[in-house]
Amino acid sequence: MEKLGLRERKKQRTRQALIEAAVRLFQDRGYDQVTVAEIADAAEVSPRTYFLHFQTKEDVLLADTDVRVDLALEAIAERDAGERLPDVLVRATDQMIVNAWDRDLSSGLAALRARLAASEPALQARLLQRYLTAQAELARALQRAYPDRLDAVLAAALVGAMVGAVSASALTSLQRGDGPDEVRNAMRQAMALVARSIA
Amino acid sequence: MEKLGLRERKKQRTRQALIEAAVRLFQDRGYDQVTVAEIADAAEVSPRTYFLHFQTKEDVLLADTDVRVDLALEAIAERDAGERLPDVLVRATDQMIVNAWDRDLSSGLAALRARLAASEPALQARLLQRYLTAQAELARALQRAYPDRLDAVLAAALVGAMVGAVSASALTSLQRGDGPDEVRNAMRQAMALVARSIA
DNA sequence: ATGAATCGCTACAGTGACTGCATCGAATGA
DNA sequence: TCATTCGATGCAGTCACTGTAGCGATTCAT
Repeated sequence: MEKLGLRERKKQRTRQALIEAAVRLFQDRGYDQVTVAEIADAAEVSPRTYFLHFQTKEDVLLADTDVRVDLALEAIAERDAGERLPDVLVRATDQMIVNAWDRDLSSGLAALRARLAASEPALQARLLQRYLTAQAELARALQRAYPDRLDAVLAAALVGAMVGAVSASALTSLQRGDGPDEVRNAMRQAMALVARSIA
Repeated sequence: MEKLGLRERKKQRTRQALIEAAVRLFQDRGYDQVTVAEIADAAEVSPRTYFLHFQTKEDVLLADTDVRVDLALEAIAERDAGERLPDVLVRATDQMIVNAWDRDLSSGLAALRARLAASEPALQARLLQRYLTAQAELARALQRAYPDRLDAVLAAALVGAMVGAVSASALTSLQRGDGPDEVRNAMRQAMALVARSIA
């Protein structure tokens, strides 16, 4: 399945080295005490190369989060014929929660992000921007799935409520020092809360 | 009431000149085609002075939005003894919607922001960050108002759902070219939608 | 009214994120 | 084997943003 050529494998290795270097440096010294040049140095590439892999300094901490959105979009696309709107939204949201647990919560990456974002406005901002982009995509997909029940604004409101509730509760849970499982439970409770409002 | 000294009045005039220069330049040429130096030039102050009034290039477009949050916080503080949680949240949210209409929607400022933010990630990000800060404050206030019914995470979920739904629907409405009144109606509908889920 | 303290503004020098461009050399494909 | 592709590099440049020192106009105390 993974038919990657040598060139592509090298590229991924560089990317991974950058991510690991960044996470390590950020953990040790905090976000704004680390320059992109230092990250590149630690990964043994040139500073210019960093920006071939990531658009901004913040992005290295948000690598691979797009995958989550794709999962949710798939969940919407693969709905059963008669499946109810709330059920589809819950299924899509739960996909994202499960993936978040797998990739970011259990490894402590989510906690690191939350900690750094709390003290770094630029990082916080970039993180939220990802959410909004994701929201817009989800809202569009949801509206296409239920064109007779939803217009664009209502779809945006539903998705906005869902993502807003889940992410705010996750952030609050992380900030009070909860462990991965507690955070996930908080997210699921928020999801259920919003799901009720749709029915 | 307005006992402002000469010095303070001059300061406000400078601030206002910066805001107006920025809005005009952004309208004419788009966000990233305008430098802070040019804004300062147009307002006839030094570039350094710009940063005495605004923390970032984006902030000049978000001036005075904190007032809205304060209104909502007041609304929570001034609740009646027996007032229900959903009613308080709706009242607080409506305060923000009304103020948004008064200050930003009717003047077209909100539309400008939405247009610029659509093409400028940094601006979009900063805007969202404001929302999150506001959310956190509101959630804390709400939890203090109903300490027996809400814990921190649930309060965050409620406020997150409300702010998420209202702002997402407003943005979508703005993006499809709706006028001020339509945008406000979209926000109110989203608010009502979320309010139902609490009861 | 006068001297002192405050404070908004300015100039200057610097840091660091990010970009465009020309180039090199290793991988790839014919 | 030769040509093409493409990830990585160096370099020069732009621009957001900051620290610092100083100027001059308001404000305040006497």
